[in-house]
Amino acid sequence: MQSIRDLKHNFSLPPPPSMAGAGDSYHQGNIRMTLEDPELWTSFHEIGTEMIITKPGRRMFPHCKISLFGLVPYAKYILLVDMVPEDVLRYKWNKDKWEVAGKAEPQPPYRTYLHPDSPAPGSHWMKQPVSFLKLKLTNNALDQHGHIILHSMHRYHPRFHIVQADDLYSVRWSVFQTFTFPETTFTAVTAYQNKKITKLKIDHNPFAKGFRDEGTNSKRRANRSLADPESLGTTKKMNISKDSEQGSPQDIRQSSCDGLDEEHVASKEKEVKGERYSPWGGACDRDSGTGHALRADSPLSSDPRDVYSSEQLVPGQNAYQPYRFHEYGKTPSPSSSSVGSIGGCESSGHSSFESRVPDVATVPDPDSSSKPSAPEFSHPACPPHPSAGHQDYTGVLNMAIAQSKPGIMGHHPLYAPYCSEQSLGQWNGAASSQYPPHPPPHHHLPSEYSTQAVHHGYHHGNVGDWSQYPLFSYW
DNA sequence: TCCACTCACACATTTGAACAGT
DNA sequence: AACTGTTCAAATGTGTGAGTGG
Repeated sequence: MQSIRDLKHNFSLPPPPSMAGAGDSYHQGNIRMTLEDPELWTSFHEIGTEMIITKPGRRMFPHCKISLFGLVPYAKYILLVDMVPEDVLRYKWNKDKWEVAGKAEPQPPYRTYLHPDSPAPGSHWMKQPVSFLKLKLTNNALDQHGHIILHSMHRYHPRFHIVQADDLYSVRWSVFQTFTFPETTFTAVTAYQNKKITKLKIDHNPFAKGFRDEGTNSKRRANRSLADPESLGTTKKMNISKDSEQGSPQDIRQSSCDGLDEEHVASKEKEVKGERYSPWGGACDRDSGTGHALRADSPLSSDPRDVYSSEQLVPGQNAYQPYRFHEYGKTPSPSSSSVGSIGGCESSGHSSFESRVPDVATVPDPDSSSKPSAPEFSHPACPPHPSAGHQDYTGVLNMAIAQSKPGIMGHHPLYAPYCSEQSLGQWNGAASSQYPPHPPPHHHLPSEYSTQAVHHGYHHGNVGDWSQYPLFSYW
């Protein structure tokens, strides 16, 4: 791992600030992001990270945890994460290695996870590492908990988006920056394939501690065989119910503190590539209390990871077309702070983007009865591949705010999350020219990765390469 | 037959309510 | 009444491997 200082040599930062005022595009360009626990991620990556996805949703391990630098302390930012297909392939585990099993399945409903602290001032994000502990992955396309939906046996990598915006509705008119970390690439699986990964997880994940002691499992098996089928069914229902409730009060408490650790200062920076496409997709329901997931639908045909690099002014008003979000129009005008503060951004005028109606939906939030519910709104997403502008991309950004901060969602109507947006066109948020289809994960030995990194233009390190991307640049 | 997937399980950890003390 | 600290039950998250179904 490289130290921050070391990285400065091969990491080109934007021109130094010229004492520009808060919120100007200049500051945007100074944002830096580093991945926490890089060693852990790397150790997984070298083996071929696998992330379990289950119907009720499963947390990631290692967790997504990042540190931010260069934010305007008093400007508000929103932090989001989404999962981008690594390629257009489906894999299978065969004889201790991953092999291509065919073409990828159509993209599931696209969702983005909104950090529960959002929006928060830059000082808040910078004072400690930001953890996405509550982010959950699911393979249930009908999931109503706002978890990020993925296909099993497919490869993904998380993208982190930092958006300067006073509230969730200003996001559309804000410039955002996207960061990805090569070592966070993983294969979504419903059951672990690589035993090395299993071992690593058990060794590092506190919740898996119970499995460190060999021999305990046989006992469970025996017990299970005695289980009454009926009672089993009942239990399951309970579990599902629980899952839907998880998250709340504690989530709030934890959200701000997740990731706060002393190693923060010493965290190594890792280079990442800045991606050049808009992440926006769908709406999200809240994540069991802590997170807010954005869900978007993406064009099936879009190729993951197409990029464009210019900072753009986010277009605006049409995004507010009332569709199902009846009162959405009552929200503050798009001309609010965000837009103005990000002046200087020029629209790169990419393909026309059919604006989707914002959808707001609420995911039942059992534990936050007194809190603002979790609205889920959707809005146009950017096509993964700008250069493929001939295509009309439509997308939905469904954002569910579980325990949104006061003032964020308080005045918005809520309704059930999964409705028609499911059928809306989706974009997979990652079209890609930047990354050609990868060989199976396990072929990603460090050396190969380096090659790839060079080839695709991002450095292998711990510092997020920066780039500025407008939200919904294709409108 | 293969294999992706589901499910309930036991255990460790985390959370939050209840209570006592100041 | 308000705050702080402690205790403990409940909730949560975890990988396992048998079972299921395509």
